[in-house]
Amino acid sequence: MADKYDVLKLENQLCFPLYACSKEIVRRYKPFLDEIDLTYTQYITMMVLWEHRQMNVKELGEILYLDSGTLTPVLKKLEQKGYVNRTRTKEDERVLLVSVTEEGMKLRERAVDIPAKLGGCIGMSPEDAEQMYILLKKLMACCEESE
Amino acid sequence: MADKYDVLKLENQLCFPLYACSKEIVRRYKPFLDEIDLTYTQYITMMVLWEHRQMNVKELGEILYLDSGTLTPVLKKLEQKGYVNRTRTKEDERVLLVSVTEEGMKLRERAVDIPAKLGGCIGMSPEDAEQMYILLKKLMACCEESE
DNA sequence: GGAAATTTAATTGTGTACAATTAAATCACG
DNA sequence: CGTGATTTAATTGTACACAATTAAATTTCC
Repeated sequence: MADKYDVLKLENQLCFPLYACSKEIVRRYKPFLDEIDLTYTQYITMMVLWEHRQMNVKELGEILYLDSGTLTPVLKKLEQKGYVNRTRTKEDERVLLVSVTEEGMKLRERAVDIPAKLGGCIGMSPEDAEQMYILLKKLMACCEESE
Repeated sequence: MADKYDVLKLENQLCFPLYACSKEIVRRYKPFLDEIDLTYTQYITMMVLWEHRQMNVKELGEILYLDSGTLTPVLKKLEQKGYVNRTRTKEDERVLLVSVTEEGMKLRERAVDIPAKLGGCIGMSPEDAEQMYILLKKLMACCEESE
């Protein structure tokens, strides 16, 4: 029954479940992120900034796998909400330094229970989650090394 | 060294590698999809249509996890390229039936080697890919059952 | 020291995603 | 039979995502 077009079936692809799953999880975040008025992209950006306090756009992009075309509007929005400051460095005027404000650090307090809330509503076993994490890292490494 | 904010680190999230990996894989498709002038979304839509020949927007959306807000412009674009026809059904004028054209089926021939090309440039072991697939299905099921 | 190359972020343009609303068609049910 | 509820796709509005280009600052290298 197999024919040469079987490889083009959605069910035989790894990429599609990955793509669908990613969107689905982000969708699950929405109700909780709505409570603190952040989008998912704004949220992961704040996660990096909460941890590092200060970072330039290039570094942020490398960590988040996003380019300035995506980050510039996100960062302007976060600045507008009062969570970050955007300033050029003295040493190199090209570099834009993004730093968390007082207000931004307060937001962290309201975000700290989101991961648990999400864990509660997704409910994958810790073993499976661990396995998945390892495989995703592996796949990501595969992708990057063949660059 | 652990503090209560550790849960908010990017590295402790499952969702972020999922999100980043998904985007990275789609990015890897781009050069090959460019050759047949399809975007990734257009490609997965065509995959469903190649297999089923004909399908309405609602069914397509259920398979692809996309709503009409996303599908309508994608399908109009595919129609414009000559790969699909869009017609209302006689029995129920609300339902839009999307069917592949001759031209659309010809495109399948040009797409058939894309999965192999991608496999070549990503190079995850079949065992890992299989394991990943199982876990993604599981995670997707978790998401949906807690709906 | 200065022109060419490089780096950095912003801008532009196209294409998703998705929530919310709209509008038309169909269905349900009193 | 007819009206209110439901279903279906399209539309509207907001927010990514990313390739390609631009512009300014810095570095390289002669």
